[in-house]
Amino acid sequence: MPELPEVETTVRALRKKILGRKIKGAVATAPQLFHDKKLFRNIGRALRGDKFSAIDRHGKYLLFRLRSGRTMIAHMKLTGHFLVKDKKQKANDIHKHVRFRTDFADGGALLFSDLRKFGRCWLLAPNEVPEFFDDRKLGHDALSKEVSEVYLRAKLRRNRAVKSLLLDQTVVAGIGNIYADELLWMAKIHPLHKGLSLSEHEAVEIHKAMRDILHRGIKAGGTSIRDYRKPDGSSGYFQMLRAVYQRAGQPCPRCKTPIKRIVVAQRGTHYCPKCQRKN
DNA sequence: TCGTAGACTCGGCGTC
DNA sequence: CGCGGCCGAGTCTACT
Repeated sequence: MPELPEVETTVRALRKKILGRKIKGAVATAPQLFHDKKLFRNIGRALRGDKFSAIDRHGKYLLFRLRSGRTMIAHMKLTGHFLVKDKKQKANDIHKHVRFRTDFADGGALLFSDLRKFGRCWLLAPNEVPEFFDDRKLGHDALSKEVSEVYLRAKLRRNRAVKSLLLDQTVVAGIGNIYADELLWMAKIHPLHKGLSLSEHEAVEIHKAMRDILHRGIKAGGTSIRDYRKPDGSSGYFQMLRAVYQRAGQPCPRCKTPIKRIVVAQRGTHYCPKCQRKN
């Protein structure tokens, strides 16, 4: 289910568990996981003998740095998640939708489970990484220091619904449907408010709410509605803190007005019609 | 009025 | 039917 907090939670857990372990082999079972069909068949040979030396994140992308200098980039899309299995467990014991596994020489493994098979992986040479993100025009990470109040306001100055802008990964990278709704509720901004007509004060509120809600999501270990799990199999608990997402008809935590559901940018959108006034 | 960029809409992608 | 993500194709519209 990954948005920025779930990806960050995953990255932090994986750093503790898989860095420095020697890779014995790898197998992919969903051809669409790798765009490159040759790589799909040869991923075992490609990774054998290598080690993960660092794990980074940009928006919703994970970057697995390899000692060989290459980078394996992964995107979990809607239902993907990484799990680390120890040598005693069988893969099927911890998940039945494993599409890709990297086996370590010590008997453990890194598993990528993805019910809907929307996830994607790329294995890139060092010089290919910058162009990978340039091609996608990916914006700065939502929590990076580059995304200041002034910068965010400038990026939101367009004639589009602010929610649609927040979901646009070229504006700022990492925000998805849950955290967009939650941060707009926190900032008291209507999801259909045009970016162009945001006041300076409103832009500052959005910036503050964005950082606050993403940090809270990380602190909670992510949101575990449906099938998102942390790499140890446990659940995050941000769903306990949700104010509006998928709470249509339930009372707004601030004013008790029933939460409304509309569709913005083809995505279910939840807001308080009293707290979040339209322009 | 024309051309263009940007915005919007829809369908698709596997699965439960 | 819905869904946390995102892409491509096609269409519309607003501006210069």
